Amino acid sequence: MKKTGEKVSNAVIRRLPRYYRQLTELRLRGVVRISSGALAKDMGLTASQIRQDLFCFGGFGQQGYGYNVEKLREEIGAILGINRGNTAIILGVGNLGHALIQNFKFGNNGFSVTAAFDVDDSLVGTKIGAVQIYHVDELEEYLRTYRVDVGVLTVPRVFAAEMAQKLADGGVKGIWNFANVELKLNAPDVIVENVHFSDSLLALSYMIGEPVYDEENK
Amino acid sequence: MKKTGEKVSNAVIRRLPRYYRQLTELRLRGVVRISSGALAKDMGLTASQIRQDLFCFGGFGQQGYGYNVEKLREEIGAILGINRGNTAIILGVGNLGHALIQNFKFGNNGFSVTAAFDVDDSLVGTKIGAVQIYHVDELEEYLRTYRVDVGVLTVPRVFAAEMAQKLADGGVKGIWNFANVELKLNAPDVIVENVHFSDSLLALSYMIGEPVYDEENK
DNA sequence: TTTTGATTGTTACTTTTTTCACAAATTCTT
DNA sequence: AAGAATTTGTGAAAAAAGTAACAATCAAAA
Repeated sequence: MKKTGEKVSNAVIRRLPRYYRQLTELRLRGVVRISSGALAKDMGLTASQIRQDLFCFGGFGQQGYGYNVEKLREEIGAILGINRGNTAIILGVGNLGHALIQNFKFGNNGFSVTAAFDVDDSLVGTKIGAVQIYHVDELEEYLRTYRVDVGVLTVPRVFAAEMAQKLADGGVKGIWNFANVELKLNAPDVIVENVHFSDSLLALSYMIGEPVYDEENK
Repeated sequence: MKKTGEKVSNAVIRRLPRYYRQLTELRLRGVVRISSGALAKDMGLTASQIRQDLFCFGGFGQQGYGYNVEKLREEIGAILGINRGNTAIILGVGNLGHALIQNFKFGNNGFSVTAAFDVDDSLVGTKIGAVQIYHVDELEEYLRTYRVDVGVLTVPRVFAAEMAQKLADGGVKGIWNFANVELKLNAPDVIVENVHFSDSLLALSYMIGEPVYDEENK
């Protein structure tokens, strides 16, 4: 449908990380090559869709052979920006912020966490792993000094809008928003990616209430 | 396009929780009525889309007036299953499981958490808030004894598949999956709702890498 | 009470997304 | 080495989702 240059649809973008994840899994299992059909079966998609998706970025496969797992994984990783050396900072070292710093593998996704911020004086000055915790008052100065690609918003919802605007003003490219708030930023080119637990659980609530719900339809 | 009985598309289902959230917000601000146009503007959608979405479930508005915020919120809440008295149990009381029990407002989404399970003997027998922690060995017995609608999967990825199958065998209707694994269950009518942090962050990574990315297109 | 203005419910249309189909290319088998 | 079996890349068709348009209806104003 389209080659390089044309805009890639959101639906495709959302599938790319899944491909990457599946290919990582396959590589781990020592699988060297895979066909669109086999991959489709693994992931509950159609072969056609996978080929069409990959076609957006050019041909990575070989007719009669399929796709080389390692190579395709590399390609998709590059498309996703894994090798771009992205940096992230955490805003709000509460339960969730703490859990993310400690357990989430930012590195696997091409990000390094360079700092965290909170208002709690008992946290400020301490470290979680290698991540230094600063006071939120130091945020603006930090953003002037270092390049930060993504701000991770794990503050209570009342502070979300204010913090988000500070991140945007400070020049971040994206905000990973865990605060259950619809952010309306005054910054058109900052991308907001929402992780709304509530929305997810409510969607599940709806689906388990339906007498028959085709689970492939997701 | 369709009335009661016909299947509601996934796209619509994903918007319902957002409507519910926005209406809750509006109610909090004391707004009594709202038009599809105003709601659309608030949410970055089109009025047409909102009316079309609501039309799936029947007419909740009034011509020349708009929608009553309180009533529409109630209706959507009911559609989502907020009043169904859903129960959930937590599998895995690590950092994330702990954070969810302690901070996530299950009640606001119509769920009550009735138990948590872990393998760590230092946790078993203790409580987080009102939630009792049991040993995972007791899971099957628990599922035989109590009705559990949703299992929340916050175990390490290696245990995810096994635990998910136990939940499914135990008769849960849905699994809220935080383990970064594609679950392939042997249970066609169990709904799996994935919360893949990695996928979300990688999608953001892609989008901040694109020179121009229309952020409305989400 | 009548008129004007606003806004929904609903059908029709447009755009986007997914699926289908098949030639071209490659591997595998004999 | 030749033929059979795969499997991709890619354009076209089908399906789904989103947008537009407008008659019907109600509220508010005159």
